[in-house]
Amino acid sequence: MKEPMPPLPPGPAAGESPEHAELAALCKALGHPARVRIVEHLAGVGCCMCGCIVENLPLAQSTVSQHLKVLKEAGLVRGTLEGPRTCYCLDRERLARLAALAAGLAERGDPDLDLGSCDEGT
Amino acid sequence: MKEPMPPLPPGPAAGESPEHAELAALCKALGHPARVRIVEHLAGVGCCMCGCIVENLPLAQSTVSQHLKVLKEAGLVRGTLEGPRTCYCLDRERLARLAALAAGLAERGDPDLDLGSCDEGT
DNA sequence: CTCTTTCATCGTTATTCGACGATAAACGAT
DNA sequence: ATCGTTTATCGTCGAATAACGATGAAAGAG
Repeated sequence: MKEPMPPLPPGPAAGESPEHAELAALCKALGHPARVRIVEHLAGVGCCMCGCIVENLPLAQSTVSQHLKVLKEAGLVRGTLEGPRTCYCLDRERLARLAALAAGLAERGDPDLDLGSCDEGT
Repeated sequence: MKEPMPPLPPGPAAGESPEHAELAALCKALGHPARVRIVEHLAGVGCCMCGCIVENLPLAQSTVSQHLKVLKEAGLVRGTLEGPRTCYCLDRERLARLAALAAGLAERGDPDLDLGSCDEGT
């Protein structure tokens, strides 16, 4: 295990939860077509080095490196130094975490409310 | 010499797929804590008007309106005019779509590749 | 009609992002 | 030690973002 995974405030109308930041950070990292492209490539290939990714995108090497840095900082990608090159691997757990957070948000509360609660709130 | 193009035949994502843009757009919309906050609020409450959201955030009304516009353009939220006010509802389908796209990406390919494919290629 | 409420839009400013070229660092091979 | 290869980082520039206050439009109340 890695973290104690503290109690999820079950309150639907709770004011604060660190998940805001986590989900936002993950989404922000994936909020660019080039980065989605990189992640997709890594998902198919398993892992590869930076040059391999550069060849698959219409971007300069420095730009790709920038994007990889963003993905790495979000934890979506891991970089392993291998001599002069760096092997980039997708962190599927992190990506699954993003999916889980989004799915959890989509299912929170009652879909019932989605249609008729506009009147209240006087 | 370099590997011209790693095998990506089995996936629908050899070079281009509109899913890139869709996932990136959805993520970009959620890539801001305030927007995650709004979506979470809507998920709990079902739907409510703009003022209700403003009261829950430390932001000016115009800023919240901007964020709502972004969410609306991404399809994550629907706005219904109700006289002078606007009722905002979360589109759970869209949010689920985001989750599904992320999950699909996380499960694409073989996790087997994630550990040992860095050596080959010499 | 006038007034109030509610929200969207406009204009502004500061910050961040995305992209590039150029440069430097790390390593293997010669 | 010197190359060649591969990456990361720096500096820069234009564009987009985020935030705000102020203004304006739509609908109901008086």
